[in-house]
Amino acid sequence: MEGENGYKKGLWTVEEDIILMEYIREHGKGRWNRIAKTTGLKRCGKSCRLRWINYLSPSVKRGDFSEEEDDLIIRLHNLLGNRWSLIAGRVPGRTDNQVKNHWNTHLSKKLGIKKGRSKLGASSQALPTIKVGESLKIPSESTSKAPFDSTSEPMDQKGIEDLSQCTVKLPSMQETTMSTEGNDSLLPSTQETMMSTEGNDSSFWFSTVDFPYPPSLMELLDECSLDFGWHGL
DNA sequence: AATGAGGTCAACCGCCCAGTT
DNA sequence: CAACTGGGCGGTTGACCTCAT
Repeated sequence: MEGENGYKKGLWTVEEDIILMEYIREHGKGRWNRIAKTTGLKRCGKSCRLRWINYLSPSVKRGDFSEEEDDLIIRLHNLLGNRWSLIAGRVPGRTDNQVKNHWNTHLSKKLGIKKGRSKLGASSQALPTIKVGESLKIPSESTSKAPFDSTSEPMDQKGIEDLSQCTVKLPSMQETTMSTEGNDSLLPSTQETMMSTEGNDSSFWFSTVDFPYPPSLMELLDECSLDFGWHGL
């Protein structure tokens, strides 16, 4: 069960979860590699981080994916390809791992998509034709390089930044202008907002309240009239 | 009841990147 | 500038579960 480096592998026990949660409650997130040293937990930093992000974090929503979430994921996957972290960042309460698993086990089947290795995922053959003020322009040199390739101009990020400038009127909500901070978190995700309270003892154990479903995302995709290729849909 | 197949999903792995020293 | 460290990502694995036989 223990690796060469003395770290344990495999499923986490309740005791390990408690140790990890106690550590995070006291010290906050980050410095994952210190957890093993300070708590004696026989888990590597990466494992701790993953366990927290994918399972223990109060912001993680459990249970089945709703139709709305499915639809959102399908749309985002069409736009972003297998950029699970980006997709998950826009599906409140869901982690990249959850989204990835759900796609691989349910949605790809549902859509009849064969598993591929491309980061473009389902949209690899026909890139989305974006009509948002020519925002999402595919680099001309991208013929041999995937346009989403991290080594090239992050076209998706640029595109999303442009997308994020869309001002959408939301039903029963105030007019919302999406903007970015210019960092990796392109849109302010609910998850991040919620996580921002972590480390504060008084608000640490907030419940996994129902997320105000972000109609902004669905509406955004609709409003911006993205001409997705719905392969086989 | 036993068991084999297939599905699900938590966790791991390897790679990459950014920040720090 | 190189080396090191922390953290993030996507792909893959394998333990566990369910169901049909």
